Amino acid sequence: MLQQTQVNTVIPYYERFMQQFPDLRSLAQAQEDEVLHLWAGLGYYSRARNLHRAAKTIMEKFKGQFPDTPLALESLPGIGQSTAGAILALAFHHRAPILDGNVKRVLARFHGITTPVNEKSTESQLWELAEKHTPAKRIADYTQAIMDLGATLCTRSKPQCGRCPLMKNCSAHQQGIVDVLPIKKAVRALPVRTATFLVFKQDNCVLLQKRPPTGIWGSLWSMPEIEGKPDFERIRRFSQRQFKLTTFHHQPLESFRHTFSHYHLDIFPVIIPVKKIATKAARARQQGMEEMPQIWYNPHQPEPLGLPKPVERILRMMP
DNA sequence: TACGCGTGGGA
DNA sequence: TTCCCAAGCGT
Repeated sequence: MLQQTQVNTVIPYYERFMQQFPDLRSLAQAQEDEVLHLWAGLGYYSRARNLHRAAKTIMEKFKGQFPDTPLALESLPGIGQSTAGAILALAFHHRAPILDGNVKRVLARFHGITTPVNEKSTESQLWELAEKHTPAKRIADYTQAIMDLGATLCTRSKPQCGRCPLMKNCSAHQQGIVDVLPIKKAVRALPVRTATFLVFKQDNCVLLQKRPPTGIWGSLWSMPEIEGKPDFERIRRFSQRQFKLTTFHHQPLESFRHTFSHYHLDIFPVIIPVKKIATKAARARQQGMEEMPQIWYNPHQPEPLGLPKPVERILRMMP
């Protein structure tokens, strides 16, 4: 949960998750939809699918015994070198380095690294430095300490060098370049995409599709969508072709912007009243798309499924 | 190597 | 409003 996500954001999700899945066995036995339901809103949903798979793998391949070597840990989906290091150090008190965002910043400043930290060569250099600094004794304390140093004193903006125990030996501080480190390669502006979300409404129910396991909102449930702004003629043809639904009018809801890590999505929700439920859903004939499971979802009697934030938002916007 | 992958908070 | 980026990983 903490990968690329701040502690304060994670806490309520963590509490609910641990209440529902207090141990490996309960998580391994859960339905994926149930896991994604508890993850919904947190983002990066591959983490949830990977965690679920990892629990199953530990139960089956590792006979319920949590692995405690870098090789075994990194063989689990969703656990890379840094997460493996954190588990080894914090859970098992084994000597292992980590390199998360906080540690990168601390090391880049302490050693005065002026090359972009998001370049491969610099990253390799930082891993070497992390390895050198990692002590044999009190590894859990050290690991927590260097992360907390980055989170509390050696912050991105307004670092509190005067309170830092490493100030005297900090290269960036000595050179007066703390504020400009770490250097990052410029990222280009996010592209803007537009989509019409089709809210097929029947009584109190809305048609949702399970999305493919890869790509945005993988394995979560969402409305059918059409690229571009609402166009009633396109909506009519799409509804007929994909769902055998005949539509006569539609009611636009207020559009809004949702921003992903790599693009903006301007969403135009459109309510489309439907009289008859299509008993046999038409196959998704779109390119490369398998037949997608569909449900009529009643927001007033919600089921434990993973719904992306904008889908939740649209359901709340419904009259 | 570069990119895909969510969401929310702070500046 | 917009930008940055946060306990990274997989492909």
